[in-house]
Amino acid sequence: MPAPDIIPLSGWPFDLTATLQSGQVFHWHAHEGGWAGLIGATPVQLSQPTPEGLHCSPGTRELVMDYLGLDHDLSALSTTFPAGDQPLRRAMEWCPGLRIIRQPAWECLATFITSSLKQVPHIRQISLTLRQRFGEAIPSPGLPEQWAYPTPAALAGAGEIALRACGLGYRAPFLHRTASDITSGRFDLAAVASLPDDAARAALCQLHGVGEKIANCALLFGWQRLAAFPVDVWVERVLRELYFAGDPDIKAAALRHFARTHFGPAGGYAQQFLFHYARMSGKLS
DNA sequence: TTCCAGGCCCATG
DNA sequence: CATGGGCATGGA
Repeated sequence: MPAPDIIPLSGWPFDLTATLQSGQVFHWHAHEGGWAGLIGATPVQLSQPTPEGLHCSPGTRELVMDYLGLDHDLSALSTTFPAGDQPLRRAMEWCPGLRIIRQPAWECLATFITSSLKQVPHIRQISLTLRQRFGEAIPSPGLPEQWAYPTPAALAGAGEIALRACGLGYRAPFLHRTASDITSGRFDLAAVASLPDDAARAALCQLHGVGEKIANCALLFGWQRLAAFPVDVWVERVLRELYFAGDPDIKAAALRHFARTHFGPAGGYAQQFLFHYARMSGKLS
């Protein structure tokens, strides 16, 4: 195997494993002490032998740095967080090395459509099955075979029944209708990039199977809208416990309003720190 | 067996 | 506009 490219890290910490395991992407697998996966259709191996050094496949340096959000200036972004927010400070200190990954928009949107009311391991399984059955095989020398995420046309052509057979359950018609609407031109996915956050969210919510939460995940991870703040069951739990412990009857709508207005222009990052802390730290009840 | 999972749709009030 | 039931599937 050729020598990897090396990406030196300095300043704010970066944690490759935490970032790939923080519920943003679902197709990376452990391989020889590091990780193997695809960035779009490019096979990549990643490892972080020391906190200061990230290794990637030869020739993928720029691609990897962009994908992993290594240009995000966390020390600057964190200054936009609410002053005196102790729960957020605690979550950030527990795992400061998270980054918001720059995902291909369709892959991200489609994956989160399949995520509703599912646990992370099952989202991974659904993603893998969809890729194997309907995605382009990507030759990956020295690696087990990998498949790109299927295009909208491939999923539209597959049909709802075939999608249901991938374990999608009631989400099968959601994914199929969305893929069909994009393939037919009834929905212009590329146009979302030029819309302001609120208009982009409203547009995405027109899609079948896309509500506020999934739209926010797609905006944050697929369109780099760092203010988007997805509220799932974990984030709702952490907000209730760490911000509203004295108000056990606070309604979900009030929590979502708090999330939208409290965390500021980099709220998506705040959300990711809180989500990871809630799931992985074991410090919530 | 029951409960829960990175929710959404749709019918009611 | 807010609320609640139903929903496919699989793991704990």
